[in-house]
Amino acid sequence: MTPAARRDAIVDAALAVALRKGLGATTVRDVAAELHCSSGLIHHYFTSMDDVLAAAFERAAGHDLAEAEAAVAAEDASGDAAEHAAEHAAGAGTTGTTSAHRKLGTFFGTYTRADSDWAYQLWLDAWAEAVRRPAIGDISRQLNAAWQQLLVRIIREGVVVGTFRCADPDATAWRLLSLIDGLSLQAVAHRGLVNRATMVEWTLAAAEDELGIHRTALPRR
Amino acid sequence: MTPAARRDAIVDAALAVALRKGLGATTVRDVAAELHCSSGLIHHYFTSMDDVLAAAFERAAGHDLAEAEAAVAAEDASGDAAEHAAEHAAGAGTTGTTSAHRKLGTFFGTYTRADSDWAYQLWLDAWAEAVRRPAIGDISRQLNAAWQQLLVRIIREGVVVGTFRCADPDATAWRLLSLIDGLSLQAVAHRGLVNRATMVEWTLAAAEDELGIHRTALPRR
DNA sequence: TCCGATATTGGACATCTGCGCAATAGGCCT
DNA sequence: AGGCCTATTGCGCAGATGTCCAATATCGGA
Repeated sequence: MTPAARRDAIVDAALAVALRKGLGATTVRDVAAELHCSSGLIHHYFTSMDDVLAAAFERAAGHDLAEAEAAVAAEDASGDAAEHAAEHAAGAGTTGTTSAHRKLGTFFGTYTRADSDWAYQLWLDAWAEAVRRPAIGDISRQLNAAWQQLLVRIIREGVVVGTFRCADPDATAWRLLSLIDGLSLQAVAHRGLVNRATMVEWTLAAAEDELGIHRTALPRR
Repeated sequence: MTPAARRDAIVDAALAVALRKGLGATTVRDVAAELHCSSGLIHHYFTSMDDVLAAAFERAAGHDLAEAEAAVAAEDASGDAAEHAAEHAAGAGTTGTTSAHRKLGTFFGTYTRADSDWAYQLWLDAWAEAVRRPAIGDISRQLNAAWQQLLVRIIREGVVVGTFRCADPDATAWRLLSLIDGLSLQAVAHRGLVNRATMVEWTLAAAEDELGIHRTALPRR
């Protein structure tokens, strides 16, 4: 097994354990057992356990982000030329489902995918540790900003095409993401205080209000 | 030293350590050292370490909640009878600043008081630890629900008087609190990504939209 | 003054943690 | 085949953690 592949395998194993037990509760021996290897091997590729955990968190969160970016980009390919023409012709005030609508729906679909409870727990751990562990804090900050920028791009596109109305996409993006984060937080930390389905519905409604489109304009699944 | 005082002293010491090292990283020996006593003494007053941490978190967060409830209740006393009569006479659609407006302003004022960074950091720790430590999870859930209920009461009062328009106060309260939590999270965990002043402004604006009152209707400080 | 209750001590215990090290295995180049 | 580099092993060490317990200190009331 090549060194690079081995490193990847270790990070994969660490991630698998972290998703099951939480980032802070993942130990060297856990990862070794998951990989069916000795604990010494992990230290042969990583100088410290913190490095392993940071890499695992980065992979998990980075993977979700890349997935979301790919899914949103895929909407461009799926939209046929005729529809694009229609969007431009209709101009501002159009009420039909456009590429921007679908992109936004896709975005929220992947962002609120935290049904796999521990995936969001990973973020909770990261946020709590951000101040005390610079390595985690940097990754967390960077990824959070990237998610926000992705949302900003979608909003801007909708505004340019004329289907969205939004004075400050940057601010709107922060508000929407914060709303989701706050709601998810309740759903994950206090199981059952807030229903997950209504959580998604509230988010979509908030987005529709922020972007000046009518309620139920965004695609529900 | 009387048993009650000792318990208090232990909780105080635990809180002091937790603010410095984080709730999850606070150990029995840390607390004992802070108190200049033996580790056994802590277990003489608390059955488990989780109970100590839960009590410490409850003291910090519970204090803020009680303060908010008192501040909101104080608005009733400060409001003179003449104003109350005016509110009733004006009925629905009134645009003046009423008791409900001021209560809401007070509520947000105390809830977003998290400038004292550590207070909110404690919440982050609690949310992250909620799943692993049942005692902390229970307290956190209970306090969060209490904050939400306080906000619900304020909204309901405003609706009854006719100054607020809100179809579902329970849902509105969850949305507003989640927005604040999500924004505060960014402010505390990723220092500087979101400005705190604009954060408060966004929250007030969201509340005004949710309650069907015009922008800048709520008191700014 | 003595006694009993209890506050308080200090350390033992079992378990877990990250980490390092000497020994082994395995494969690639000469 | 031989030799060498390195991946891999398995164990041991030192420290930390929660919990418990027997021994001691302290103090109030009879």
